[in-house]
Amino acid sequence: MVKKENLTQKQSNVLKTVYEFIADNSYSPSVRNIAEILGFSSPKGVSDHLAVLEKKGYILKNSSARSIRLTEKSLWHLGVQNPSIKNNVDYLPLLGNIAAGKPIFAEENIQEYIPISSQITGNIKCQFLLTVRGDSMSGDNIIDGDMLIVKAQNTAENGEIVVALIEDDEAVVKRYYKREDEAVELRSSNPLYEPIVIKGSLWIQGKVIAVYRIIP
Amino acid sequence: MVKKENLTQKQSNVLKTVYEFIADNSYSPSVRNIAEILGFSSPKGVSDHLAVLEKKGYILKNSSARSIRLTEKSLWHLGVQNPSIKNNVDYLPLLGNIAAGKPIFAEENIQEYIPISSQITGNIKCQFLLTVRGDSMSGDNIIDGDMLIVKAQNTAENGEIVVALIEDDEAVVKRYYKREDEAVELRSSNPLYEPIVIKGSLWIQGKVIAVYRIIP
DNA sequence: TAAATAGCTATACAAATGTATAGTAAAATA
DNA sequence: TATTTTACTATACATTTGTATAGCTATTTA
Repeated sequence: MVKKENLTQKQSNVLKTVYEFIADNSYSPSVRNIAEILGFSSPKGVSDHLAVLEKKGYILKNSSARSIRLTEKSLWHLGVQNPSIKNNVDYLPLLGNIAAGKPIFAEENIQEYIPISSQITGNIKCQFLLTVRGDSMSGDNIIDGDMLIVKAQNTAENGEIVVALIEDDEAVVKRYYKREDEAVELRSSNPLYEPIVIKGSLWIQGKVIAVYRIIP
Repeated sequence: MVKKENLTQKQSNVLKTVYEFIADNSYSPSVRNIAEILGFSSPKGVSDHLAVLEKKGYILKNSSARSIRLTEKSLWHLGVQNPSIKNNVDYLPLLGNIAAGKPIFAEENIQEYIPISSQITGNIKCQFLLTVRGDSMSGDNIIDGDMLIVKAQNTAENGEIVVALIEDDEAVVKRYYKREDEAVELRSSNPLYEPIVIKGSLWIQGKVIAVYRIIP
């Protein structure tokens, strides 16, 4: 699930107002435009909000007038496309070290947003990118440094390649098999690695749908 | 033919400056921004030009600051795309069976155009897509069905993975090595395949820069 | 040839604009 | 519980900004 808690409801409202103004007018609102729309009687309230939004990485501003630009992060937050871009790409967050306990989409996990052709994503939301560490899936020709496109979901079918969190460990990429005794086996495709058998807590984060690799 | 006679050269320059500023900054230039770029010492010169451009239907303005919008007419005049549509994809042709003799980009070779993020292509033109057939490059974890992003070029450095045409055969994907006797070795990365040694005609078509695979 | 238009410079100014100061109140956090 | 953060109001102010006034020259049009 996409975490929106990084912004308060009010901050999110201001961001949404900026988005809608740009979508309608193709240029940025002034501080006082936003204040009027939201019913503020002072420009300072908006100015403060914008400063917070900039600090949190949701907008970019120049010192000049009407120069607010939305970042990919803000578009992700609002769940919309760039108002001025007829989108044939979706921006997927590249997640860093996913560790148990933290929400998977926590801000500190998001390294950057990378545009992926919507022909690949199918415009399905809740997908993310993950960089492979190690060679445990080399039997599936997935190697260290590969980027995975993962569809976020918390269930899996037998044999699917999934991203999962186990106990206090970081995220692992493995093939999922549910045994008859209800335990789950996470199998590496590199025979040098033993299957991981989990009887307790296992959090499936998503299913790998594509692999992308830049040849060095 | 696009009629440009409706604008003078100077007016066209101003329009182009507006276009480029918006393309670079995602917000409109101020009158003084344009004046500085064009080397005017007074804002009035630009202001007059913008008034003419608006009267002639090339731009739209609001009374507020930085609210210039380009019309379709101006985009057509400049021969460009909407500047707010940052081209974040390139459409690369997916080539079918590349055979010797035919031009590689011949229309009958192009199966479809697939949008690839410009973050991957780097906006470098002359790239194409190729679907891998066979397992001869499995040592590089490139397997049957993988899609390759190939940069079209007709030279290669030792060790690079290239797409090449040999004699009357179809295109092959191999690692390129030039020997001291000037012969060229095309090596598979699957040890089951012998290197191909070429002393005669070899047409290098491009260099593989990325791999993309959809997990079945 | 005269008048109009194009293409500027130089200066001025009012309105638009972002932000600062100062303060209040509620909610969240430590 | 004390402190910080959030979320504003009200006013003020320095810049930014678009445009106006006045004037100039070169080119085009009638």
